[in-house]
Amino acid sequence: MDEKYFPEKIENKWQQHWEQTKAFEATEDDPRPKFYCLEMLPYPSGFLHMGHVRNYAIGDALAWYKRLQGFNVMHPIGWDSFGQPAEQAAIKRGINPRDWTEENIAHMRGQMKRLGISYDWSREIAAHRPDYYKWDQWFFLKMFERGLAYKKKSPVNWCPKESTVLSNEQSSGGVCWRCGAEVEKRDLEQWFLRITEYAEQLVGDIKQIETSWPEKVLKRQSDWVGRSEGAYIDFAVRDSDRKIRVFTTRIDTIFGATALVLSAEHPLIEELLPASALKNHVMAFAAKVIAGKAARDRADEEAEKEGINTGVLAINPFSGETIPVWVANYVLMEYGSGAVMSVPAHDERDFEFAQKYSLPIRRVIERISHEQESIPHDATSEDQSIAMQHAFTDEGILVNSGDWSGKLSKDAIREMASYAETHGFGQTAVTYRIRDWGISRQRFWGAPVPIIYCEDCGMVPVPEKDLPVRLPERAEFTGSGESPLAGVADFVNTTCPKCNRPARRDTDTMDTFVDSSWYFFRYCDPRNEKAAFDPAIASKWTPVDQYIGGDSHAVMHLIYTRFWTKVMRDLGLVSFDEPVKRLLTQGMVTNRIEGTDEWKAMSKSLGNGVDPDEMVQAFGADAARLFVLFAAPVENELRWSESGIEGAVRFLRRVYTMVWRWQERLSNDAPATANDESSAAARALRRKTHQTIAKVTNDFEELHLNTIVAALMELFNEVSAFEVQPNTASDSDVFALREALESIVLMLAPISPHAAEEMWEHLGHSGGLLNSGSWPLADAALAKREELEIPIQVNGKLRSRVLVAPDVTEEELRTAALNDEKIRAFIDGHEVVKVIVVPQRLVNIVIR
RNA sequence: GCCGGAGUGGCGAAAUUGGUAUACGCACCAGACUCAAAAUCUGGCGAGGUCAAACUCAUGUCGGUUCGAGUCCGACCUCCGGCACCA
Repeated sequence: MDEKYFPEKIENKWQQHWEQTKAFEATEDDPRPKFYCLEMLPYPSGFLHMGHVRNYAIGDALAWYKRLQGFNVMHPIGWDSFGQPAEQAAIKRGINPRDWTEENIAHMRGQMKRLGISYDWSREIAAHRPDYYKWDQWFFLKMFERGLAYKKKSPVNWCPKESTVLSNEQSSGGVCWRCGAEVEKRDLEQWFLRITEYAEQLVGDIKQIETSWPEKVLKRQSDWVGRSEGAYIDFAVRDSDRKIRVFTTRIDTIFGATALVLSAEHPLIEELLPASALKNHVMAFAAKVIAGKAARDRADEEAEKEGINTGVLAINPFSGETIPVWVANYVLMEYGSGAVMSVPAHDERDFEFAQKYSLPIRRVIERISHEQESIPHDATSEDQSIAMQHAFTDEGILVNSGDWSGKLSKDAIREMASYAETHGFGQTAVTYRIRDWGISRQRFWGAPVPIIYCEDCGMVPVPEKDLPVRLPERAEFTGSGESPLAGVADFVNTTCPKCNRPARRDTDTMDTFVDSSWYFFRYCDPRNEKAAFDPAIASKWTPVDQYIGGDSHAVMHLIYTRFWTKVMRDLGLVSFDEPVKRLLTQGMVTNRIEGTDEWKAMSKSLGNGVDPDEMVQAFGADAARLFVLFAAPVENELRWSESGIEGAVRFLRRVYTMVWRWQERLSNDAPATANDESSAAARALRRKTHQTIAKVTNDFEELHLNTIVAALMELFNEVSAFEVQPNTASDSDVFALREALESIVLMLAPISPHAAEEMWEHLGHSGGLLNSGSWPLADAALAKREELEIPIQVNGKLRSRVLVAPDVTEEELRTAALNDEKIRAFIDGHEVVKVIVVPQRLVNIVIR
């Protein structure tokens, strides 16, 4: 009798309906408030995995929720379609990367549609198409004009397996972010984007988003930028007019400096040393360190500290003391000034180094002791013979520091820096760890760098009118390390835009993170042929209201896109600093490795992958999506479970069957309003309905999607327990029931939209949820309880409960508690010391 | 090593400001239906204790604050993630 729940039939029906009615296409002239809901665009590998499904299920839930709330929602999708795998496929199987990519896109688009994700397909974009990468090139030229894109020869991170350069972000930890191969250093001419120019803003603007981005992501970004305040100090060199500049954050420890240490790459080593056997020795040591560095970069363990005394002497500008200059392997040329003052007593690394080479360790900072009445002075800590086990790296109070003794570190840091500044041997400074973004890749499948080299005119940017610089149809994939484009004569050979003589094109392509740094602006105006986007149109949609993706991009994509936005702002294209108002980083989807107890991210190589298509076929897209959202909080790891998804199907089936059973009574002659003679059960159901609406609405705002599903199940359980029959139910019962069921269907729509549409129709509504539906509103009066069950504690232990009216006074509640039979048994014969009454909540009776 | 985050039933997990710990689901057990099974429905399900109750114990460990602690404070243990000589 009951109609069965056939997901396939329902899902096909509504996917067609949505497509035919262009249900999810957003327009700018819609007067309603906008909501830009964005998921990270996928690489078209060919197949969706469950991580994608989770990402899109979350995004789609929010998009639907906002639509039902009356927002004009833009929910676009596209393809991050440049990159290695297409090229690998070309090398291995002789396929054209373009064909491979387009086929993959077609297949994945089908998978997304079968999942019923509510994308606005009219805005679809793909990075590998000339109408997109033209604007990558345009942005590059704008940056080039402003000096934000520049070329330099420098040691770069080289992945030997993939024969290409990687950015610092992509070779974090000394291994390739994609293939895990150990990264080498190579000297190459490379294009860089001056992200360091924006280092301060990348840290400073964090305060604009700190409440709405995960703390974890912001911390990693802030660590990556590595802002550090300190001072440069110049040490004069004895018998020379040269100076050695060091960077320190602890100028207050300068009286404890017992050596200066230069990095092996420091240019002054060569200059300072007179030709001698010692010099040969030092230079040889430096060369050895440089050679060993690349290898050490990828070693897990830190190398043992090694150094050599150069025999050169430097003069401490504060104390006038003469100290030796060393070269050592633990000082980095890339940071600060490539030289440090060594203060063994107050820096762990210097301490370790000093111990190894028996350099003096001089304590100049004392802990501020609370027991100690007087400020410690030089005499008390004169005894340096007390063996130190560790450096004392905290701030404290200065001792043995001449006129500065007795000052607090934090004051001394400020005052000594300004002293150095006024006396011309130093300046306060801020340094950053972040390096410029190397974007040259020796690859075919990317956006060509729009630069031409002319023998007479030098480096000439391609004029804007000549964009895009198109990729050739084919290239030889030699794997030699040189870009495949270099072998395509038609591509390389061109004429100089300035002098019209023969010239050559740059043969590198850009990092694919360039494509993804601004793609969501293109969605706003995806077919614009005159500009990357019309700023007026983009300003209607951006910034992105909600961005959803994995946290693996915390310091790559997400820092690049923040940088890009700031550049676009400076180009006058956008008017804000931060592109994304709110960020959600979803957890991984894991599955058990067969035969073990280990849960690992799904992957082909581990054999623990689950195919979304098979899930949809077996259980339906609605159940798959419901399970994915229900099984864990969005930011947690999600453990795959076949029986979990079966549970999701059961729930949908139960709701569906219930709607079917009641549809005739509900859609034909359901009463329009509740009447006053509602049964207690009907009132209870209405109460639960309105409580659930309030909870679900709040949970959507806070992105607690798993508890939304739980709340809907709870409400449905009450509906199931509501013992009335379609043919005998009173009007007021029917009203309560219809209200509950319609609320469930509406609130289920963001999670399992096909089933919700179908049930909405069965409930007597035509035209689909988006037209006739709207998000239910909670009525606080109806949600209020008629009776409260108040727990009564004796000495903090639960002993009884009493039923009272919700408007009970404190005094009444207190009396009710003390007169409760069970409670009397506990308190008889004891002295009641205190009665704590928490209104509406609980009573605690303290006895002795 | 440093910096984050997290430890709650057999499992995924819930729990406004400190106020009924274990909602919801999975698994499991029992019953109904069935010749039988599956599906479905009903009930049970932290541990100890009891015929049943009462009661006792329980949110990683130990301590503290409080009338009252999963939640706050201190110390420790374990796991996960990030960074790795950044001066």
